Amino acid sequence: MAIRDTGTEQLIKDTAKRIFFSEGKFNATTQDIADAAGVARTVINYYFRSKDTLFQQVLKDAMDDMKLRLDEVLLSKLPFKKKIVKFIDVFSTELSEYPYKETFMISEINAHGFVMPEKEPSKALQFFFNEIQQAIDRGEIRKMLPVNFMLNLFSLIAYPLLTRPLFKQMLEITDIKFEQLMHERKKIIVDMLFT
Amino acid sequence: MAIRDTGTEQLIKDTAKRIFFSEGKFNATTQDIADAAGVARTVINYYFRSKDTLFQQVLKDAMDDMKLRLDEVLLSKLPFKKKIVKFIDVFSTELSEYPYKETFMISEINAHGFVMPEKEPSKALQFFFNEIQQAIDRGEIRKMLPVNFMLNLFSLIAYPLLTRPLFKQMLEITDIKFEQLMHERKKIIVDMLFT
DNA sequence: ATATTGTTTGACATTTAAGTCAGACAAATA
DNA sequence: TATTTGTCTGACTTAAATGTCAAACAATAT
Repeated sequence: MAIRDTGTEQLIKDTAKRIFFSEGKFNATTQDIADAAGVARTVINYYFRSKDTLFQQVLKDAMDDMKLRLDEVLLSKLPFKKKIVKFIDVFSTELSEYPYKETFMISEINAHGFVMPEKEPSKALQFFFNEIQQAIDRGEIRKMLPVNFMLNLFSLIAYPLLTRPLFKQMLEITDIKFEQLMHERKKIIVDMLFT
Repeated sequence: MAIRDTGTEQLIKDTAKRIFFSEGKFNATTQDIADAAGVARTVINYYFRSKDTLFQQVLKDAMDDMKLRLDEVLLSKLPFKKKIVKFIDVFSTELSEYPYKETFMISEINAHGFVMPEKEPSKALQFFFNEIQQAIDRGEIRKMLPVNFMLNLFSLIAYPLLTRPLFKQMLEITDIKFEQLMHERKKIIVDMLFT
């Protein structure tokens, strides 16, 4: 049963990713996804059996993707500060494209007790924590638990992108203005993280 | 038609708030809410006509609530740094109880183009931005757009609480350990925000 | 060319959630 | 006590989303 790659399966996954992770429409229906992909709704069942299976596949893909990209930075041989700058850049780009990925995962966890595939804390993360500790010992960054440094890093990058629709409304900000803010932030974040 | 206050209406609202904002179950059904509140599903229709009306009421209540609490801090006569410390405390408490409130609002915005009631940027916020600018001029905090200072403040407090389930899984952290992290953070956040 | 087989579709069935309504119940009032 | 009136419930209706299936379609192989 050699498969005949029409690209449809990937198209559906990409479309789902866009709707869930980029547009933040967490309860989009299979019809919504099919329409957006320009295919009949039932092809989703053909390729993925059920909506839930599609969910899980898309989620797994997205996680593997991100892990790959982040690990590449975290494990790179750059000096600590340069690595952080690079990380901010890569993570910002990632989040600009898929701002709601984490939120979606959290909503899945809360709704269905979804647990992540991999158990052991990733090697890359362990390695990164060590580097953070060393930077603390050198006095490059404030004294704190390495995990808190990581939380700061993630927070400063992710939160504004995550809450963009809210702030756009609250502050009546245009998209261009928002991009400017985000650009200014990159420098600020580095300044705040390092002493 | 004098109403006979049985507390049911408030009970339903409180339950909905808990399910949506505390437990992060964004697509809970009316049945879920009714069960959790220990009432028949149809009382929701009796008191709120439709599920959507309940949504909007709960959302409005929550927003008014938060605005009230935050404005009280922002408009208080405390010196800038003390005000920030107080803000961190109040906002942390608020978010510990309802970590998913903002996320829920954002998902509503993304799904149905929901727009917030009040148009003009709130007085309190304007006032706060002025204070931030003054603190910048005094050299208390780094030079940046006041809105970016606010984003930093919000990010550092909110993001960890928002993504708690993810980090708990990724890092295999217990609730107690997490609380400790959050406690350490309060000091760190102040340190990071001020030069 | 024709058969084979993977892919796609539309009609139908099933399931699940939201909303309606008549009547039961209980608290206030006459 | 009897009546009124607000509150609550369960059975029913309607609406919407998921899933199944037989048949049509199209690419590849014989």
